[in-house]
Amino acid sequence: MKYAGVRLLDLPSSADREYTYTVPDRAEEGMRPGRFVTVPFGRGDRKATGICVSVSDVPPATRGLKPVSGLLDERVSFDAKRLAVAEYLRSTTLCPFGDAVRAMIPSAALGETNGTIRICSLTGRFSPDELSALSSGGSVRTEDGKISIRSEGQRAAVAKLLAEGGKLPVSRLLAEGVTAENLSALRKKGIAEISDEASAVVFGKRERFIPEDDGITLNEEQREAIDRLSPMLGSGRPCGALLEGVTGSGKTVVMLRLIDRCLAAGRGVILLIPEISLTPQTLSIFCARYKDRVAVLHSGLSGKERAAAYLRICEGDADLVIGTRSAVFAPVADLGMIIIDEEQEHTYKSDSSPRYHARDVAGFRCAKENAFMLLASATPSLESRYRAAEGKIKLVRLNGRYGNSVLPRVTVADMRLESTAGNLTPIGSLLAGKLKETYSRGEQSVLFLNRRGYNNYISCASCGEAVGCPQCSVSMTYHTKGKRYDEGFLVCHWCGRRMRVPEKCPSCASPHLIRMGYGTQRVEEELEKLLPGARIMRMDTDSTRSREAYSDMLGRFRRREADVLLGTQMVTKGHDFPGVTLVGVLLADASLYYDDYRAAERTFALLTQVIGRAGRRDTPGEAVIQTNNPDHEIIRLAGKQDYEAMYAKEIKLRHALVFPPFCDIALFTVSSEKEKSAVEGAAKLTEAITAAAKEHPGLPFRIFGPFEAPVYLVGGRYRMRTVVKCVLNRETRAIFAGISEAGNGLPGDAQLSADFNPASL
DNA sequence: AGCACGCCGACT
DNA sequence: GTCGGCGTGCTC
Repeated sequence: MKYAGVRLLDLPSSADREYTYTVPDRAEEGMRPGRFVTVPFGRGDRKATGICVSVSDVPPATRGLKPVSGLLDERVSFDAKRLAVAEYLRSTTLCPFGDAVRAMIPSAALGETNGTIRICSLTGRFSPDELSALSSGGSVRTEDGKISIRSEGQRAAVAKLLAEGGKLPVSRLLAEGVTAENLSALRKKGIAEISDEASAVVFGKRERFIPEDDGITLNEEQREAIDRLSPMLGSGRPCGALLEGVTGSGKTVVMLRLIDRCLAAGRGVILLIPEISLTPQTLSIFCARYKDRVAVLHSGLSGKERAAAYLRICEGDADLVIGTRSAVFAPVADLGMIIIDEEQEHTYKSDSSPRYHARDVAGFRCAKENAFMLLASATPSLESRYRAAEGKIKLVRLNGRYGNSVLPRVTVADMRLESTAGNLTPIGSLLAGKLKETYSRGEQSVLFLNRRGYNNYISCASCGEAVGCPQCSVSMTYHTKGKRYDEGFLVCHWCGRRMRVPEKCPSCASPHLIRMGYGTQRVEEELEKLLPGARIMRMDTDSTRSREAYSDMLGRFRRREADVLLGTQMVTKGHDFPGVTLVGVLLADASLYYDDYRAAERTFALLTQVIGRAGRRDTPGEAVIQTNNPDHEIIRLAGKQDYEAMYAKEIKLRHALVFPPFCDIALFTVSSEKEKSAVEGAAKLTEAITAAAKEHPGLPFRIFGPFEAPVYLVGGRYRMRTVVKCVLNRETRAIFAGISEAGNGLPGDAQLSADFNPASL
């Protein structure tokens, strides 16, 4: 008789250990570490999915073992390296083993979701209140008129979806008497969406890649970069490099050549990009060159599509994987290189369990597989740039702009001179003038404002309080509906809650509520006044709900179907708009005063990126940075696009104040619906950490807190934090693991979560 | 996390 | 007298 050690996929850390099962004869041949299995678990012997981690002939001491009930698709089994990655994730993020495995494989690839089950879900376009009104015969006003539901089947579907948290398998709705016609009607009205069937996948045989001439002539700098990087690629040893180069310096070409070489040598490549929807152009370049050997992995795929792409990689049919964060786990067989583009982007850090950073995972995988890790960016993270300075990874720079284009001419506009008391002007006179000129010349402009909505918040003239979200401790933002400025509503950007503007101040009952500040909606209105007749395109999460809407807008702007593109962060990412000669930044200092040690670095990166949008070809571009703080050095340096000076200044500061990369940060959060439990739990936790620090006087620990999280209340839960500056290694992680385990005994319903080197503080 | 067992209140 | 609330404790 054989025995299998199994880790289950859906267990909380309190039950997360290896369970031993007997292996029935029919399963003996297929059982090996890395094989996915189904097993009976718990009193009710409910069916659970797990992964075998060990096989043995020796009967364990435990009696009453249950038998493994089934083996899952052999093609998706983990090899030893992938099991090691799962263990790496578990031990470095303190997540349950099963969470680590789940992050590495699409659940549809385990055959867990029946291929015929499609999911119907609410779109989020309407608030729960509006939806329940609709389902009980009422009507709701939208941008394009009034909508209501007459059919009983449609109403039943909305009511069921509401009751079940917004998502249901289509089959359940059909079983309840809702017809397919009902659902497609709801889709048309924008109330529900139905996940799509996957397109068929044809498996082919992979042949060695023979690079074709793409007709691109490299400049000397690019040739030299490739000459310095390629030896690392073929070295057969783990190694890494940082490719630093401003927008338009030709990083993509260098990447293409390195990918050519890696594929030609018969080894696979993973290319990580920050957010797939943000770079449709980049994507098309790669798909055109590498065609059907490319697998694209991103959040917009349906379960089936994701599983199909995953299987193509498992079977070696695709050997170039392009994708967002989780693509770092792609099962590429002989991995030769992982490229992380825009490596400083915080989207590479996962914000739910397991809280890993794709860059760290890439480092681990490259070390295991003797592969080459290439980090690329115009504005590298201080951490990576410091590693290069220390010589741990190689630094390669591209300085020149591609072709003949030059950096834009940058002017910093002092907004303090523009705004008379209380009367904020979103667009100052200098920028207004340049916008008019640009428009009259028939050229395009991009405006960046990192704030959506119409007015920033609603404030009471009597007591000064801003109207806040009842579930979260932040003020709510005023959004308009269509073109009706006075018919807006309040939105919480943290939990999504929508509500009508109250008649009276919630805290003092005064009726004098004033709209303050401005966001993209308000600026859109200003622009219409400033440039009568101009075609203005607003791009933010409110106007680009779907992926299609997003790439559609980008395409239209590129084709010059609009004169001004106004938007949030999304307008700053690497799109090439040849017609743009003017870039404006409103509120450049807005992100400078977050109480996060990375605020300066982030602001610099953001400004540099957006300035880079202007004048990429032979037309010289121009940028206007509006700020209330024109003397701030970060803004000055961003204007000069001087990354190295910013790095030198910031790294000195980090060193002096002891911040990463000179230490690691462990962030512990205790949350509870009851304020008392959160506060007491956090105190208890902090005590435990303090005691552990005393027990290990040799390890550097600096403990801060507990204090309230910057947004104390989110979704009805109070959140207390403790921050520990330390050096993360096997020993300190083990200490934290012990504390987390003890953290299961926190008072009431308090929950403890740990985040190592969080994306923001 | 599920799921069963268990020990107290409002219904046919 | 039963149905059912969710507290507590375990899962090979």
